Amino acid sequence: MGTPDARPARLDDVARAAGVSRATASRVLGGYGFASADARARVGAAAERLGYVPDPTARALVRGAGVRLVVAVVGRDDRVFDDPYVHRVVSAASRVCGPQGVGVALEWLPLADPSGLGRLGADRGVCGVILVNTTQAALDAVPARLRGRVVSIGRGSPTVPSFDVDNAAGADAVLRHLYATGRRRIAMVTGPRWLSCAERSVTAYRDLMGAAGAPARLVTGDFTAARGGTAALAALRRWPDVDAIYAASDATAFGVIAALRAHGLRVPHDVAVAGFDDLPYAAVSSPALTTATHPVDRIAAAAATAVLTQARVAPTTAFASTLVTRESA
Amino acid sequence: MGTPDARPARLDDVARAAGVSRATASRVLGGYGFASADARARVGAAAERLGYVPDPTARALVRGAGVRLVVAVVGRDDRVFDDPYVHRVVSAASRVCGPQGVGVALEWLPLADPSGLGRLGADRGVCGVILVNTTQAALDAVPARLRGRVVSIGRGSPTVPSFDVDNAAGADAVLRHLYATGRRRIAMVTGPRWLSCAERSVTAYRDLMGAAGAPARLVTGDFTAARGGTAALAALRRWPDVDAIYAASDATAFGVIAALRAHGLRVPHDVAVAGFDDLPYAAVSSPALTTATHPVDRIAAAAATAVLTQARVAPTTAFASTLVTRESA
DNA sequence: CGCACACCTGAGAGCGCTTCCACCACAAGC
DNA sequence: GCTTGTGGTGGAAGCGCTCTCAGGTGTGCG
Repeated sequence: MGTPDARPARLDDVARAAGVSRATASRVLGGYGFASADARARVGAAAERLGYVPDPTARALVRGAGVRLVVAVVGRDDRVFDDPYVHRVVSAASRVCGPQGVGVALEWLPLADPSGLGRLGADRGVCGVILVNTTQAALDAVPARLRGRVVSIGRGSPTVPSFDVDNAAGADAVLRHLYATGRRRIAMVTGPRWLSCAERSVTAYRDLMGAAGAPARLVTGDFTAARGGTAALAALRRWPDVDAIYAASDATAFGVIAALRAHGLRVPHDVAVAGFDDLPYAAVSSPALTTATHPVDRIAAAAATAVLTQARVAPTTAFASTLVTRESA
Repeated sequence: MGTPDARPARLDDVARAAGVSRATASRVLGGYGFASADARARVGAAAERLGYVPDPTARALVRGAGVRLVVAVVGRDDRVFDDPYVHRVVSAASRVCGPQGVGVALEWLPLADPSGLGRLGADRGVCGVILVNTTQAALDAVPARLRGRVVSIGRGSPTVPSFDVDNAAGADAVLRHLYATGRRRIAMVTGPRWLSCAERSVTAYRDLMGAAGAPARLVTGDFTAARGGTAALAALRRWPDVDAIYAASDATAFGVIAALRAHGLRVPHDVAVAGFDDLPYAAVSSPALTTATHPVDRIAAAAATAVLTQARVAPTTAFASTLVTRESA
């Protein structure tokens, strides 16, 4: 701060100032092996005084660790970079990686050919991967070197632990709410059909509609607002009497609402709309969106921690989703 | 992909396969110094065949470069991590950093004490910093080692080049539109008053109101939706006859619209609302938001490129802002 | 023919750190 | 006495790369 700080302190400087060898200083600072109380105190004081910060690059090099955590998102095009859901994953990951001196990189894996993961395997800068919206093909493309350093938010595999929200329960809660408020002709705008998490919501929807003796009114979406709008219009054309639309993501729901309004329909008076994700905007949109929580922040933090600590984690970790009732349904 | 890939190829492997020394291989791959056409071809082929990816860690170590670009956001609390504006900066930076093997880290600099930048100066892992929403105090805290590796999106300084949107022009365009559509009692919800970019919008607002002989109706906001809501209510209380509210950010505008609706007012019928930023949601919100563009993506990409290439850049680069007319005003 | 000057190459010295290994002092046990 | 430990320490070998430096081979020119 005030100090000119011409050259940042190195381990040598600390060791010399403390009157010990580099090896001892490294042991003290790294917290492994033996060290006398005296040495510990002297090294600690010297490091403090010199404002020593270990060089994460050198440390990573010798440890063969890598210094970059990749958030790899499978999708049709690189607009995945703009997905608010992905943003939340990235910022949560940054929160846990920052203090460890690990940077985060955002990578797009084309849906048609997710083999880019193989390339990441050759990049020694990569210390781990968090897969988002992954497919079986992407899971299969995980290179050997990265085994145990890849986790998935969503679908998992025997070698890739999964951290996921309980889609079925969330969808169920939303649909029951719709039903409880008198809606009977409920259509659903799904997520991309290649996503297992999207399919789980669909299954929950089918089950509930089936139990109520109602037909399934399904339109395929892709989690984006734009597609949500066209899907809503398609639904209206096929089933003019729908009184509720369940969107598989909040972004989709926003598109649905905009389309409904453009069509002269009032939300929730004529058609109720509910989403899934509980994005920050859901609370301030007009009307405020009824949705189910998706604790991506906690999920991503857990995923990043698992990768960084290399701790053994359960093959599947589920996070609860709860209903948030607002104005739109 | 298919190959077992037990051990990623090193430079040694490439050199040996090509029948040259490590030095020559490095020169060819690095593209500096002399190399015969023959050597170039052999090394290139060997690297290709072995799937060689240089270790960014080792490269950074020897170059003393660092392998992490920090997006440092000044703010009151660490909710800056959730700011959609910051997200756009991060993803745009990731886009240019990824291919260079550089990771992105998100850092929060407390408004009250932005000296954390000093600590970053000691961290040799950091190859550069993009400051967001910065203050003079933060600018002053830039450590010597980072000089020339720090750029700012917003306010700059003699040692920190600035990449910024033309706030004044954007604000002016929005306000003129409001005026042109018959609004005369226009209130403004500002950004945080400590931000120079926020102040520039305020100046543009004052100028235009002054020229029209209208009083300035200012309420302080902080770019968040929540604060936008309370600010709108405060404005309504002080000037019950306002017929338009100009919000200094889209997020603020969303809060304003929600509050207005809760208050029984119709947008834009009773009160027109316009924002600034043109977030993705602005197009799908209800009503769709009239706003001015803020090309953060291009700005952040330019900033990241400047840091990475270490090219000399102009002290100030301005990006144009244009009006986007939708439903809310 | 000799000398300068190109172009090209490989040996090797690190970048800053971790960690293996040898070593030392001392205490306890046969 | 000698061994066997046990807590503590420093020397030194690398991690994979870049880049300087000392050559080596050719070409042009006096």
